[in-house]
Amino acid sequence: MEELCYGFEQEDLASELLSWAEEDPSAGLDTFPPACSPVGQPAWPRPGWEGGAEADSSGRLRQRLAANVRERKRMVNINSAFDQLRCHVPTFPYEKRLSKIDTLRLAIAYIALLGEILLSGCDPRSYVERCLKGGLPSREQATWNTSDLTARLSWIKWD
DNA sequence: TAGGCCATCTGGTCCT
DNA sequence: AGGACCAGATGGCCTA
Repeated sequence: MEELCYGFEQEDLASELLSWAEEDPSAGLDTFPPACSPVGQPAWPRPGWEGGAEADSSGRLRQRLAANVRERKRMVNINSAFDQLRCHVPTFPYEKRLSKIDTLRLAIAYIALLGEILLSGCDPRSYVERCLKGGLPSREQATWNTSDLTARLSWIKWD
């Protein structure tokens, strides 16, 4: 989505943002960041932000911009971890990308199932199949027994 | 159009 | 002091 707006590395982004703010303060900060603003308008500074030119001269602007870059980079790392996690939970073949909250909930349920399989010592495939058919007494109480997970498990090709 | 999801900005808090 | 982390606010995009 918005990440497509940034075609350069984060480190480059940091220096780009900072240099932009330094290069042409007369251009007004209302148009910041230039061109690639994913939100569209925030503009800089945001409404309610106290500072402006005085903040710039005192270094607050520079620190704020750097903090914004760090925060974006941190969120990129978090989203990367979510992408990795999505690769390890069962999904429907036609399913669009899971949301973050759905990914977390599905992962919790899936981990619970895997743990149960380990404790049972049974063959994973037959264990799941029996569960889905209601053949195991614990099925109704199982912590992984969510409609989200069981529906996806029924789609898995075990061969 | 409303609601869900998301990226970003921002200020506060805690840690090194 | 500066960075990491967090939560609230805001606005854009998409779908039912």
